[in-house]
Amino acid sequence: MRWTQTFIPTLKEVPADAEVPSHQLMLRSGMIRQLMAGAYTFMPLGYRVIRKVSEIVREEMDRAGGVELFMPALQPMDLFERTGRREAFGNVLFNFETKRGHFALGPTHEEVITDLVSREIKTYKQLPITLYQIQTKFRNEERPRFGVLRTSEFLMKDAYSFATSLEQLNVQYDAMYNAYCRIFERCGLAYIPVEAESGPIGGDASHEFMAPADNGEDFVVRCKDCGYAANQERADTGRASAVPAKVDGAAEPNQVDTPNAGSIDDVSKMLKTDPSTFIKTLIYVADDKPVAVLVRGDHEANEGKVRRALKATNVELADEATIVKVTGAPVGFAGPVGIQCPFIADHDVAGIASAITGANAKDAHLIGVIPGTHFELTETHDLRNAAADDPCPKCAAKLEIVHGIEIGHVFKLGTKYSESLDANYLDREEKKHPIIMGCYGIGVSRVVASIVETCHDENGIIWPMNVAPYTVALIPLNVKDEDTMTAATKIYDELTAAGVDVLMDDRDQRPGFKFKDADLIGLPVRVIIGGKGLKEGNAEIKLRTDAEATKIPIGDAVAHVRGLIANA
RNA sequence: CGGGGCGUAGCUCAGCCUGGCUAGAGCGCUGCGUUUGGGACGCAGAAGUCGCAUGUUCGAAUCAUGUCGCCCCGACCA
Repeated sequence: MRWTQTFIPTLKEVPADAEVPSHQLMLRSGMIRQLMAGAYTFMPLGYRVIRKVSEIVREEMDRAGGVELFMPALQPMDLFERTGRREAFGNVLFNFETKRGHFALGPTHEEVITDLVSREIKTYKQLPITLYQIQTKFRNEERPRFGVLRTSEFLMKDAYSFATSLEQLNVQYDAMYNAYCRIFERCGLAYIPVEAESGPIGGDASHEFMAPADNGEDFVVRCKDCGYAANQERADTGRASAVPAKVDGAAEPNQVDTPNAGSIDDVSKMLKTDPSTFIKTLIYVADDKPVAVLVRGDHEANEGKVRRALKATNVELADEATIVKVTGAPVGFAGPVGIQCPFIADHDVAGIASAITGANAKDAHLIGVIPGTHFELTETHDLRNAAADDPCPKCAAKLEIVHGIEIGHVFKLGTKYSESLDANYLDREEKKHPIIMGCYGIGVSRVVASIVETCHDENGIIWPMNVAPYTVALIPLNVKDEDTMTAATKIYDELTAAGVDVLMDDRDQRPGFKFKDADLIGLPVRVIIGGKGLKEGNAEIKLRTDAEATKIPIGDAVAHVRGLIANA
């Protein structure tokens, strides 16, 4: 492609609306333009990357036994009613009514594919099967952000597996998991597979693939020693239960006035103490019964862990009325001493020798509360989010926390959708069973943004070879010089004939201008033709990551470039 | 949906606090000429309902109220 024949509007200055690197660079390099919040046009350069990533995804899905199809984005609302996801999605689901009925724009396709399978799959002989598509998804994000990393409309590869047994499902799941690893590797994207909040089947039923990035919205907990990695929501800690001995003859706690200081922050400032000496008392409602959850003041309670510790099916933070009823005080002054409901405590609560807690009275806290002495403590649980330096649950080395962008998710669904949508098969004995499903997603547009987010320097993008919009930037220094253009065009034609994607910058601009743009759009190989080099009979060739170009005789330039590509 | 910020030329921004000439700069764009190894230079030019509405005022880009849009933090995110 010749630059003057395509449409790559680069920007010299950073647009004011863009904050994160991928957003800035994708705008500046002319890859994307915004239509409105959360909706972007992929410009020719950006769309080429989308296509390259999509093609890698297709190849690996096919290799893993997937079969591609294409489903409607326009879906009947009725399907979401039947699976109960109309309510689960809530406002995230774009939906609208017309004379013909009530429709949704697909946020994902479990409903549509399960409905399809319920009609077409009848016997165990048709299973197992894995179907996938690459399609636009619609989610009415409350707050789209970070350019193309989080949008209301985005491109996703979604795959669904159907099986007759957990063994079959596990084979399909592993095939997808391995395919995902290959996809991200081929895309040149660093990734961490992490254990994610598990689904209805439990165990290792869900993994997320995270691209480590400073601007990632997710937190990954990982162990550098043994490789354990999990989403912070999910991560266990290797801490042990510790029950403190009762202290005989301990002084009673002192009640102190803390007017209008209902948060740990306020109180710790007022009393000039560290939040780690506080016991945070959160009132939850677990299966309709109030229960207090105690964690150290500088820790965050984890709802999933609370649910599991209580063996409850549903856990949520209590409303204000419940809190007043249980503590006798407004929100912010709860404490374990004298509270009118059961409570459970995190392991680290036991380690506080003398704690500050709410006094269960308005504008008052207790100091000098000794766990196990001033309130009963016979067992402790893992109830909080893992934090840096916690012991690894597998090997006890220190955990670290890194930010990540979720780029893929594999999930053992079980029979949730097949049951609600009647997707069954008949076994050998003609007995009917719900089909066992898995689902597997990759955010294709988010993968593209993640690559930019992680592969750039101060001058621009640094494309990995396999996903670069073009592989070679061919720069004739002076398009008005006949010798230069003759030599450049020859190389352009030969590379193109060899199947190499070349972008020739044939704009009538000064060299410096073109070099800046070449760095910005970040093609992996740069070939410069003209000037002193051409007089010596050389082309100057360098990788985007090289500091200096190598002089190669013009006649060997094409072979040299092909060698660079082959060895990448 | 709560909190904060910003809307002035295609882009980046100044002017607004303290209302007053014909609304500015740099970059970009058009034409001509010179130039050609890291975002050139000269000359000439085009381009703005100052987001929108209402109000205050003799007079509003500037003050007030409302509204829309965008960005950031938080809540939310099968």
